Amino acid sequence: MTRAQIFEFYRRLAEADPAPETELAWTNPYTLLVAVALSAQATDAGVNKATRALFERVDSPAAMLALGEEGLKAHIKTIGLFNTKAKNVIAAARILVEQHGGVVPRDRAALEALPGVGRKTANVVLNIAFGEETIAVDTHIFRVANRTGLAPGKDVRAVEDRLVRVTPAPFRAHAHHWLILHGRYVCKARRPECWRCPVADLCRFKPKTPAPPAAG
DNA sequence: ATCCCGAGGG
DNA sequence: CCCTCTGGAT
Repeated sequence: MTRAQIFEFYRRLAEADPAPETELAWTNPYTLLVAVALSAQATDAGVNKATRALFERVDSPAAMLALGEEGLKAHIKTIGLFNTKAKNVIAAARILVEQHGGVVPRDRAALEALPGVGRKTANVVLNIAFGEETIAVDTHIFRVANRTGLAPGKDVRAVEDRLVRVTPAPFRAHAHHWLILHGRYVCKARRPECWRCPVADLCRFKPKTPAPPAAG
């Protein structure tokens, strides 16, 4: 591909909706925040299924308070950690109504002060809902960055900063999505499949069982 | 049977 | 640092 074609390729990817069923979550800062906060230890399909009906009725902190904790639990029973998540989402809705006029604040400290919202969720909301130049370092990115030596260290802030510095614009977001997928499907937490890793020769991580299974 | 995963608490 | 929460994946 020519350079112009590569730009066009990524431009189209950026404009495409990767998950039509979560359209509301992507365009509404509040439902986006809730969807991301619910996503830990749950499959994407599970969160999509559980939140589709929820977000048809509940698309604001005030509506979430009206639904109530038991009502919310009924929607998210099928995803992991629903008890803790329901409690946190209701408590966060109360703070949003009482302290932020019922809207999601464009402010890192205010976001991270919400129950159930940590650095990763705050970074996703700041980037997707508000266009801030943040990246969300999830466990996949963190693991790949550490194993390879691309961005070693246990300090998430330092890993974020280094990844931003070593990844060239304008495809920074694409590169980080690639890290997530690579960590999920190749550089896995359990049984990493180094034999089919495209950057194994550049990587310092040498697990004890780097060979493929005997039969497929 | 054990690990995953993000946030929070001890 | 350690641990807990949970359904799903392995």
